[in-house]
Amino acid sequence: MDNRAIARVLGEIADLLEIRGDNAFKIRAYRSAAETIGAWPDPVARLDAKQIRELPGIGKDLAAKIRELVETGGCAFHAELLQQFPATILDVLRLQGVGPRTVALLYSALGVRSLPDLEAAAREGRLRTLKGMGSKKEALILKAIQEREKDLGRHLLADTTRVATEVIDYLKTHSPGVELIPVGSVRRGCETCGDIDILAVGGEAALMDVFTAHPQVERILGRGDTKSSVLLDGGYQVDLRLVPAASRGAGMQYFTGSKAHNVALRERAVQRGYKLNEYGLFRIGDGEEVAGAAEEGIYEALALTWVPPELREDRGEIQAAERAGLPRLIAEDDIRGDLHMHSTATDGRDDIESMAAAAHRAGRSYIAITDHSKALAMANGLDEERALAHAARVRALNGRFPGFSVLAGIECDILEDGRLDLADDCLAQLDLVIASVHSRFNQDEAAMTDRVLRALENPYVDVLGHPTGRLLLKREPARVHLEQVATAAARFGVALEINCQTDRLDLNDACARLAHERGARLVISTDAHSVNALVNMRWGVTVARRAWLAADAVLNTRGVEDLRPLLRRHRQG
DNA sequence: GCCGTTTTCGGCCCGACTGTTTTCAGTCG
Repeated sequence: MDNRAIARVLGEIADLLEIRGDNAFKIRAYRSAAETIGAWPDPVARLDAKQIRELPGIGKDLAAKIRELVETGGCAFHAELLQQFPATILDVLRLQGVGPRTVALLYSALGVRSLPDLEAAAREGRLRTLKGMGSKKEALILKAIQEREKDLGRHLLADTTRVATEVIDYLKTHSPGVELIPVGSVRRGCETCGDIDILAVGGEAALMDVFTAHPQVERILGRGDTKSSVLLDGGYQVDLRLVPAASRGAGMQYFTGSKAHNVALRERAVQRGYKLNEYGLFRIGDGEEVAGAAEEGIYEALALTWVPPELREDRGEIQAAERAGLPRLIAEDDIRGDLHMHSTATDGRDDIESMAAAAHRAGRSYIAITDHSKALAMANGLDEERALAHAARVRALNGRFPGFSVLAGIECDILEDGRLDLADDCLAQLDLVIASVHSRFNQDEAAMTDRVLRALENPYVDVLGHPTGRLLLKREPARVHLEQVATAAARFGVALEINCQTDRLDLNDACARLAHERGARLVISTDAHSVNALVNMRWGVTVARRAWLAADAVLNTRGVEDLRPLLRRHRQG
């Protein structure tokens, strides 16, 4: 049983206890243990009970349950809770705006056991008969169900990439010698993916037996000699396709997509007297193969430079490739520093020294510690006095690691009216200020845009953090007029953030590209709340690549001495 | 549930918003 599976069971116990109305702190203990284990870098299954107890927030009882999970694959307490409530009720709990009290009420009063039950009850107007519910709440729940359906089956890029890697590793173990390549939306780096496409080059049809026998297969959707599809635990659909070695490049090109890019490319092939499919590029007439073994050869034969997968969306990349005008895209190696992270001073899990040491080990040459400001009370946000005392401790880390600098910053809340949460004379004494919206996401576009623009006017704001506030598969972006914001940011010299949290990726690719075109500078920041989250830099870089950005469009590709004069607070005039 | 102790119980981040009420419960972050 891997860490993620253990974490899922502990999380479900927490959810079920919450529906049952159990002690809130007990629930928190389960949830915190789930988070700890879900993020733990080494397999907890290898630890004995005593070692498990040394993990933070895990004591005698939880350690015993974890051992039970590892040894038996199940947990009696979890099973007992599932006797009281059906597992499908957890889907209801995960709806936006529906919490444990509502779930308990729906279950006891209306016998709602699943999402379909709830939808039927809402459509029949039965919800409004319950205490504390009215027609608005009923409509809200129906909307939440619809929004959920829209996202059903989609997963975050970080999750699909992990599953794709796991499946590929499994196939390699059982069929060494076959080349396996992730293609489709995973290869293009799309922020969410509906399925996982894997290309097997030069394998035998027997590989499909190995594939469909994967231990986590929940259902086989299709089984053929060159194409099979399965549904894995957790709702991941995986497609495996076989092509002969001679068609390696054509297969990669065809299955990477996107559909729109491929349509445009095939049209171009036809115009030039060729036919393009997953087996190769062929001359119309004599059918002779012109290219197919390598992707580069196909693009070259069509008089194009090779197009990086992240750009294959038919958003102008073919025209640019025709004139050899594609940008040299930023890569993770270009990143020198990380300008957004939290510590135990507010809602981070690791202290400032651990964060600095880990970033140094990861090869960064500088970081900024940017804890929350006081408006975020639930995160123990800093007031002016604490912010400055914290800054002094942060700065004291300079000199501790060779060739490594630590900036003292803050992630300051943008209040409802656009004022900042901390006084100017405090912000002036810091090295870097990120301004972010964390509340009142539902303002209309005029109010939200004015709010952000007003914040940008503050002379001490260097970066606008997660500019739209969206949460992938969960919360729509705030209604902010991004073009106006980008234009103002360019004028004031404020950088816009590409936030690397796997469920944020905010700005997204299209917005980051627009911001760059409007002259705004960008930063790519992890917003790490723990040492483990520092690796998320790669996802932000993927977004930047999909936004057509070269390294020089991103401030934190510069060394710290070159960065400082580019921060808004140090700009002349 | 965990944790830490002035060692075995008592504390464990809480404010804002929404929809429902007419003083509050539930949800979210």
